[in-house]
Amino acid sequence: MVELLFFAYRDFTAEPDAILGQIGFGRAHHRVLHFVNRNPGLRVADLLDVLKITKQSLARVLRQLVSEAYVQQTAGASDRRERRLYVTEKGRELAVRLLDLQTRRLAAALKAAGADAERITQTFLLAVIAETDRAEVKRLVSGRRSTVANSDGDGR
Amino acid sequence: MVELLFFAYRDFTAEPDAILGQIGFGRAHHRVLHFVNRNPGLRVADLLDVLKITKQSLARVLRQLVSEAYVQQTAGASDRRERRLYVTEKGRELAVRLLDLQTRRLAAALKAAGADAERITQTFLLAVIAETDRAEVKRLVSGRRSTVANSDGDGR
DNA sequence: AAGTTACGTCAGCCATGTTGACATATTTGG
DNA sequence: CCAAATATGTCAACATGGCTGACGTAACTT
Repeated sequence: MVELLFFAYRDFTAEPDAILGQIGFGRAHHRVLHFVNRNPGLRVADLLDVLKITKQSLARVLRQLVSEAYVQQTAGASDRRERRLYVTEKGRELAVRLLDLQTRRLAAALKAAGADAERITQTFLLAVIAETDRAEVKRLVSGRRSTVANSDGDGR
Repeated sequence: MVELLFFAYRDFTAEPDAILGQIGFGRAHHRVLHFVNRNPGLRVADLLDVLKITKQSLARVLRQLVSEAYVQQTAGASDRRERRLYVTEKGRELAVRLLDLQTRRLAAALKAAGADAERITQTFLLAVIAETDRAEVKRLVSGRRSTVANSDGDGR
């Protein structure tokens, strides 16, 4: 089981990695693009929370994503220190393309695993996640939510 | 689902990573130690196959594992060019300790996901793995097998 | 004896993580 | 209103673990 998870994760990321490589990006760019795409108006601090990396690491990839026009920043409406992040059309296209590959793979695997596979696998994966993060993840995943999703709210 | 897999994998590796960090090792060492522990007598070439990294990358971590006496090498019985790899007692202890953390986490998650969760999750994960690798993975996981497991056979 | 195989190694590059220190703009609280 | 806290950016330096290319040696095979 331990090994299965290792191999599964490796192959789960392989196709996107290959595409990203062609345009000079890596997995780190993918993660940022993905979460910004899924949660428009995300702030830098939110992203740091989600990815659990340092702002210096994030800055490096974010700078590239912005300078190559995959991601766009605008100052927060109610707090102008914030940089709310949004994907551009170009960014959305890439995000969707990569997400599609992964979604298809997972969908096929769920199909192979039978009728209740989706519910069961979801429960399983959520239970693998550290307890302290589960609430946050639930919000992030199912909600497209509050703290972050509404571009004009004050968040926090 | 895509996100769940990301977070699950991150947390799945977090505890081992923390322990490894304390002794100056990283995830790469873990992977090598793990597969050698599970498949005693593994050859370097087998490991390259499984991990899909270059021999230079492998050499770096393997050298450390050997020099710090976690892994031991002996020339192959029927082909003395081969280096058959085995964990030492020290290596086994570390491998077991790390494996235990991960196994417990997965076991708890399976329990949370219900009765058939194990079978279903296994099927799911296997289906996520690239078709071309599935046979290899199956051998590796369930077998503790032929090509590799018997320390005196000629393999291949 | 020649070629192939299994493995090791040197050298250097790249991506992505880290820490620590400091700058700047903006908001907030006393 | 000013001082402190906050959100973000940035410079510098470093570690890990991938990569390529080139070359060496021992052992097996033909």
